[in-house]
Amino acid sequence: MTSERDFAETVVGLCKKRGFFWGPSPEIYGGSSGLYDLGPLGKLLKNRLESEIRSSFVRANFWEVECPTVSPEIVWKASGHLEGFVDPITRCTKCGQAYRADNLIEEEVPDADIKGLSLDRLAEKIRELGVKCPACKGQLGPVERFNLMLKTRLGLDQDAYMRPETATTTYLIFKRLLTFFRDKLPAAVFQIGKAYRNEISPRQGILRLREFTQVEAQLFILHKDETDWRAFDDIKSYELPLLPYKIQESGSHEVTTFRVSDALRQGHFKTKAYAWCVNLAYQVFRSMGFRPESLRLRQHLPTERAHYAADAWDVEVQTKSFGWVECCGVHDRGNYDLGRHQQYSKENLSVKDGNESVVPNVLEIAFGVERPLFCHIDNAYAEDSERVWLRFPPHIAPVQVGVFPLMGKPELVGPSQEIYDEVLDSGLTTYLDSTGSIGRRYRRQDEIGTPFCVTVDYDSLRDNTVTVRDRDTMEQVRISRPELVGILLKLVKGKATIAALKEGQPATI
RNA sequence: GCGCCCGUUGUCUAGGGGCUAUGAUGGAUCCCUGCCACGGAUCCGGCCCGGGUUCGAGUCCCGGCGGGCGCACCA
Repeated sequence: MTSERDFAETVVGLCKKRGFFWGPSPEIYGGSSGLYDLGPLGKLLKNRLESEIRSSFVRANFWEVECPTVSPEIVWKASGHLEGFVDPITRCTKCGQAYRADNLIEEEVPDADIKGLSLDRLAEKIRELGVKCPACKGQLGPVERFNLMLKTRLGLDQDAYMRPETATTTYLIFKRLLTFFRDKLPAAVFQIGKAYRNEISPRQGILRLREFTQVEAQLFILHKDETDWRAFDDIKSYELPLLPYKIQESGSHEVTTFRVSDALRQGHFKTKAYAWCVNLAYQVFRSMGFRPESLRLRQHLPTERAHYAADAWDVEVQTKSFGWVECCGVHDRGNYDLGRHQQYSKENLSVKDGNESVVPNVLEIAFGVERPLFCHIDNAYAEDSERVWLRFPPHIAPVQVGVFPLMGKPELVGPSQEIYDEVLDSGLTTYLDSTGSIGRRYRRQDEIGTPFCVTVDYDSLRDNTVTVRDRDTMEQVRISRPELVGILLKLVKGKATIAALKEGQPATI
């Protein structure tokens, strides 16, 4: 545990030092917890992750939309967030300790039936059952509501809230989407954008934020299509690392690799469409560059599920800082959301299913970007006796190529500048550095995870070649200038390796 | 929100009433340097914020903000 914490501190220290993230923000005013700034490298990394996420969903036939981050109060009344996205809090009148009223009652009187009680009824219940403050046995005060949404105002007098999830704002445009999809379901849409949660006590740095970037994909689907989902056939033989709730209940946390079709047959997933979504969530995380060994899919225990959810699986990433970190939820939201918005807006949000008019169901994949971002840095961290480096997969590394003259001599700096411009033009994120010793420059790039460094030396001037160095092995290979950009692009895409390029080349560089 | 501990250059850190706040690392400029933190010169940068005690406060006290751990919370 202590070593985990030390590790987290080391990683966070590196992140602050090198410009991945800073905070809590605003630092010069002392900071406000749960708010962080992304530095240049963190923003590059986040952009790379988002672009992988985006192309994964696009490949799965999802279409991207963007909605406002603030919506008027009525939306959140309809969605249930105003009522439901709250904690009923009560305080001890003597010692001031605050408690979740419902949890407290359940704890003290396990048989009490308090599901869905109003705040006043909860307070009544506390009196009735004689529940006292567990800390000092003092009298408990009235039950108050603590809403986790950030409130704001539109114009002079319209109450509004920052969205606590992007999903709801996607549902609000369902009619428009239906037209866009030519009145045919399934319709698959996703959104990447900011969401806000007024966490009571954010902890664990960038893992629990009050403002964060959410990715939420919605599959609008008819009930009959959930069990008969054609795309399932494309992925049925894929293997997934699963931790079903039944295994967890038996006290084990052992992951079993299942073929998707076997997991379905054995009842771990209820429908083909839901299984397909769980697989998609997993593949999105693979596309971000997480290794299979550090990923698992964990099913929620029935007791931890949200009340509306028929089933819930999470994608979790293993870290050295915080153990397994929940990064993504896959939810069957049924037709709760569309049904509520139909009711509150009086708009018809149903579709034709044969002769029937039905409100479609929604399957959702939801995650924040900052968690995978941190997990990636955590997973990438490596050190040995002589250096610290980040082993990012090349395609997500913030800076992809470093370009150096062997020494800061004009005859080497000039060509380096030309190469830098050329590599930059190819779309790769590139950094030119001609100061200090060559070793120091390599180490600087190692520490921010740059996978490849190009060095211009005196042989370069003679035979028009440069060396390319591999971050992880520190090995180098000599490449002819005309081939350089093409090879770098292949290296970054993982379609070539330094080791393979070295084969058949003379040992000297 | 509660309890315990903590807050010193960009990062890591010494110092717990007394002259100009310690060291490492880093960064900048220059010299050196024909491939992995070489060396030399010069320079840059810090006591979280606000009150109080004191002749004098990184240092002691109070409050705020922030962090760690535990509790609670994480729809």
